[in-house]
Order: sequence, then C-alpha cells, then structure tokens
Amino acid sequence: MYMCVCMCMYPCLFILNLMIVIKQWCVHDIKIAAWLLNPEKVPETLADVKQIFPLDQVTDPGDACKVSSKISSLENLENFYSVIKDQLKEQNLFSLFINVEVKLIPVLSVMELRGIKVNKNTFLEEKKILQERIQQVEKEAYKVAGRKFSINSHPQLRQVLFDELKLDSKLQKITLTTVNNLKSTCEAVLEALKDYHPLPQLILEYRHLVKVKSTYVDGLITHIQNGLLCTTWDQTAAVTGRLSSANPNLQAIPKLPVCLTKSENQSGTAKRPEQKVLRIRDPFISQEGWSLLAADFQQIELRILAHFCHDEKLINAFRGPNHSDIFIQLTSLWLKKPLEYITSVEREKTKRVVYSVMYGVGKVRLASYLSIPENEAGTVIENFLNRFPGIKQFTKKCITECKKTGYVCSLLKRRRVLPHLNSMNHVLQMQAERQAINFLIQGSAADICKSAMVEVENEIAAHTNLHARLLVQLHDELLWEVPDIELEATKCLVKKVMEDTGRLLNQQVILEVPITVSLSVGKTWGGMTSLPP
DNA sequence: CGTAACGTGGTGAGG
DNA sequence: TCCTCACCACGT
Repeated sequence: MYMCVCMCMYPCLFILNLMIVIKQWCVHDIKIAAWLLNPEKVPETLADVKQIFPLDQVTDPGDACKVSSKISSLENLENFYSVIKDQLKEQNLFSLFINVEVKLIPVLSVMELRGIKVNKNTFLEEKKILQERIQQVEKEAYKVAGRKFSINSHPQLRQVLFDELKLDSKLQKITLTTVNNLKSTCEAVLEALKDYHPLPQLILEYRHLVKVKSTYVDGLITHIQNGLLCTTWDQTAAVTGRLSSANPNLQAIPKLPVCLTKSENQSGTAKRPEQKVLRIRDPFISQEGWSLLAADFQQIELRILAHFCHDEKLINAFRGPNHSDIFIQLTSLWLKKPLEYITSVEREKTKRVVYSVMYGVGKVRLASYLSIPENEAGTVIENFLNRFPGIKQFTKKCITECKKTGYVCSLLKRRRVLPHLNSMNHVLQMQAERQAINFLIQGSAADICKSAMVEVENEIAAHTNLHARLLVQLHDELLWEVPDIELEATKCLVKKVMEDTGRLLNQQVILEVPITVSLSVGKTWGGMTSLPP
C-alpha cells in the first residue's frame, strides 16, 4: 500500500488513471481533511487552507496557486498535513477520515472513470415525444388565450393573464414578485387560478414539460460520450457528509414516470384510458450479458431515529420477523388500529408526519402535504410525538447537549459546528436546532451508506470470481452492473455486507435496530423488478 | 446602445 | 421550513 498526501482528489487520481494503481494508493487528501474539520468551508487551494487554519509553523505556500498543478508545493503539503492530522485526531475525526473517506476516494474515482451505459436512441425518442407534446400544449394555450404571445416570457404572460383576462380579480390576494412588486405568474398563483380559466393549467403543464425536456433529456444527451454518462462525484460538497453528483447530476433523475396526457380531475376515474407516460430512467441500461442490480437501505433514516430515541415502540416496530413495512406498523401503533385495517391513505399520511418530524418540517408545510388546515397539522404532529415520547425526549436532550459543545456528531463522529445554537436571535437559534437534528440523522445515514460502498467494493474485490461494477450512489441506494451469471452470488454478497451494521460502523457502535436492504434487478434503470426478501 | 458575463430567485428532481 | 444540483428568466 502506497501512501500519498494530496490536495483535491481529481488531479492526483486522474493523472494516474490506472485503476490497478489507484486501488493500491491510500490518498490522504487535505481538502477532505479540512472539510471534515469544517464542512461549511471547503478550501480549493493551499492558500485557502492557510487562511482557514492559520498555521504559523508551516512555511508559506506562496500566493493562491492551484496546488493541484504545482509539484513544488509538495513539501508544504506534508507540513500542512501533519498539522491537520493532529487536529483530526484531537477532534476524533481521524478514524472516519482513514476508515471511510480515504477509502472511498478510489471507489469514487473508479466510478467516475467507468460511467453508466445509456441508449442514445431512447433519449432521442423521448426528446421527440416531449417536443410534440410541448408544441401541442403551446398551441392550445394560444387558443384559450385568444392570441399568440411569447409563452416563456413572464411579462407577456402577466399581460395576458391579468390585463386581458383579468384573472387576478378572482383572487382576494395575489403574490407580487419580490424584485419589482409586479403581479407574479409563479406556480402558486397559477395553481390558484386554474379553476377559473384553462390557461393557467396549460402554462403549468407547459413549464413542467419544458423543464423535464431541457433538464433530463437535452441536458443528459449533451453529456453522453461513447455511449456512456460519466458524472463527477464531489466528496466535500455537502455539510451533512453526503456525496453529491454533478455534470450531470445522476442523483436527481426522476424516478416516477412523467405524465404526458392531461391530468384530468381525478373525480371521474372510471376506466381511465391508458395514461401516456415517459420513464426518464429507461435509457440507462446494462451492457450485453449484464444486468443492473440495485440495493436500497429500507427507511434508513427512520431506523437511525429509532436507534437514537431508544423509544421502545419505535424500536420494536423494526424488530421481529415482519418489519418490512414499517409505516403500516407505525400507523397501527399511532391510530391503535389492527394492521389489516390500515388504508394506504393512512399509511402515506403517517409517512409524511414521520418525515416532517424528522426533517424539522413545520406545521405549514405539513398542512399543505396533508391538505388540511394548519392548526390541524399542529395537532397531528403533537399527537404523533405524544404517541412516541422517545422522539421528543431525544430531540430535547440532543439539543441541550449540542448547546453545551456548539456542535453535533453523527454515528461515526462526523461533526458540524453550529454557532447559532446559542444565538440571541430566536429565528437563527431555531434554525440551528433543526439543522442539528437533521445532521444527526442525515449525517449518520451518510456514514452508513459511504461505509457500505467501501465494504461491498472490498468484498467484491476479494472474490476474484465476481466482477460487479459500482455505477451510482443515490444516498440510500447503490446501483451495480453485474454479469448475468454472477447475479445470484453478487446479490447474496451485497445483502450480507450491507445488513452487517457492526461491520459498516467499524464495530464502534451497536445499532439498536436492524438495517434491512431490498434488492431489485433489471436490464434498464427504468424497469427494475424488486426481489423477494 | 447592444451584448456578454455573472448573480439571484423561483421551481422542481432526488434523498 | 433538512440537504443537494440544474434550468430558466431576469436584473445588473
């Protein structure tokens, strides 16, 4: 094993560009180390590092040079690293750095080099279908507006909607644009107006389709090279420790099919003719003789919440033989109804309440999710928290602890400093409290998911008969390309490693709840079929 | 005066 | 009112 200290993973790894070499290198990246010490402020150059960590004992690295391209600053790197390493150790971050972040670098670089196979023709077909539908909607819009106008222009639309059709008279209050105090043509206004005239609905539809086409069809096509889409993984972009993907962002490809036909009012749903839909993930495919394998941590954030809460009811819901649909069980506990009488509506409602509590989403947002008055949403949250007292106690205790130290720590000791926890400004303080809870859950989930990537990759590499290639990470889901004949063996391996929480947490923490993984397989990303547990 | 370059707010995809 | 990234229109 070679060791190398560097700044910014990309140049170092891509100059080498030989996977075998990369795999043998242990890259102690100062940028990542600095990000662990303070995820809010990521240095791009050694000069930035110097500014963030004024280190007198280190010799001057010179002016703001792009370190990546300067071999002459290698000595300074060593000096910086020795100081930063001490800080990592002081703050209990060294283990996370060495055991997770550093080991992840070669995994990510190999993923970047590899890319994911796509069928360009499928993209082009989607493009054509969207193009036609957009023109259709546009034409229809001009018809109901009574004249042609520039549909993309907010000022012109404003003129048509409010000066000509006088639609603002239907509303008691109209939102004004923040900049010029003009009548807004924003989503919410159009939504409120759509019952009075067909134009707003058509504009909404038009904007949606244009967005889908430009972002997920045209946008992705421009990134195709040799039939592959290669993203850039950024290890230091997210304060919570999550990975992020850019150019293109493969973590935000629509999962649900996009509707092409008019979304008629749902009331008369008698035999709806076949809905025309577009599955945006369909062009993503595996190579000949291979399949795509996806492994999904089931409700990982909720399980982490249960672990922290020590709430007996919550924890027990995850234990036992049948804990796959946790939300049905939570609904049952919450509403005191037998499992078999729980409707899908209630289940969905519970899900939203749970995530609202977890992410710190307020009453207003929850009210809009559930389509109920605000005060009722407040009662719903209150009732839920009373049913699971552990959640409330944990939140309180956690915030009190954080206020003493000024920072939060995740399961693997990732940390985020939140100066506003003790702010005199009430708004800022409340915000910091939500961020603290959110960091604990989201950051811990990120720890587990990153660790899973490292461990599964190691395990696959240790089995020389297996050739699965990790393609994409979607926060709580990993996607591989696997030779068809190795599918069975790979499925077992992946599930075994990902559900082994002791291994994932480096034996540092014992989780109070099991973590389960669901698998699905398919020849395209759009059409994966889930496998029985 | 027209255009390029950049920043911002709104929206929406993912988790 | 958690955390990301991409696109658009619009203002400077």
